[in-house]
Amino acid sequence: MADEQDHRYLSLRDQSATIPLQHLRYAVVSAEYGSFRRAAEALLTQQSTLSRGIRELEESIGVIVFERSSGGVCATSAGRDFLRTARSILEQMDALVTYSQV
Amino acid sequence: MADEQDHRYLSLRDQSATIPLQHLRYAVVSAEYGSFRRAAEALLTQQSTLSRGIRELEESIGVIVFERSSGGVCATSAGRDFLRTARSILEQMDALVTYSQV
DNA sequence: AATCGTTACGTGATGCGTAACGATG
DNA sequence: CATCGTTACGCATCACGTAACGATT
Repeated sequence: MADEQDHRYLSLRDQSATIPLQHLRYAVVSAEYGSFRRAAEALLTQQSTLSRGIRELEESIGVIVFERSSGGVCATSAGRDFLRTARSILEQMDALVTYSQV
Repeated sequence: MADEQDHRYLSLRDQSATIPLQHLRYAVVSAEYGSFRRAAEALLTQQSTLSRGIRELEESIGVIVFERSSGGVCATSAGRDFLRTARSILEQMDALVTYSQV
């Protein structure tokens, strides 16, 4: 019960886990603001929700994306790589929804 | 109540709707198999679940992705464009989860 | 002591499975 | 008439909001 990783994202059996896109957005916006609280405001949600979301995200990929402090958050170097792909995914998803087709 | 579109995917207020990645996978695999039933089998889920998922997906983007028939399904031309981006998104997500970083 | 992030807890929403139905070759 | 897709219904799960807590400057 210590370092156990609960597989929250394994919706399908063994064929590729997925991270909720909302969690990706949480991370991207948090990086932009350097703050969970600000990001939560911007996304019209609760900071507890955002905090949990990012925690789950980090557990699922086994990478710490943000360095926490009382002054806010800052992306780690591994986190920066993660965020680049996350942005790309979100952009493609936006295109998919907005234009119906690329 | 006729041609109303229920905004199932608008999880955030107005800042970009998202399509559950699972629904993207439903569509991609269905296209590969040419059949909802087969795709559901392959994805270890129910064909009713898959059918609903794709229906919701199509309503959310306002595009019919599949042509249904008693013999199975076939992607429309608009659907093919959609599926190309969907595959790309899923690939990037897999990379994100598998390698933790790109 | 004020601000920021974390955690606990209860509830409302919703996605899913079971099952019945419709349609088409 | 057999096979495939659709729809109805009920339930279990889970994500969220409220609220209390810990820590750092």
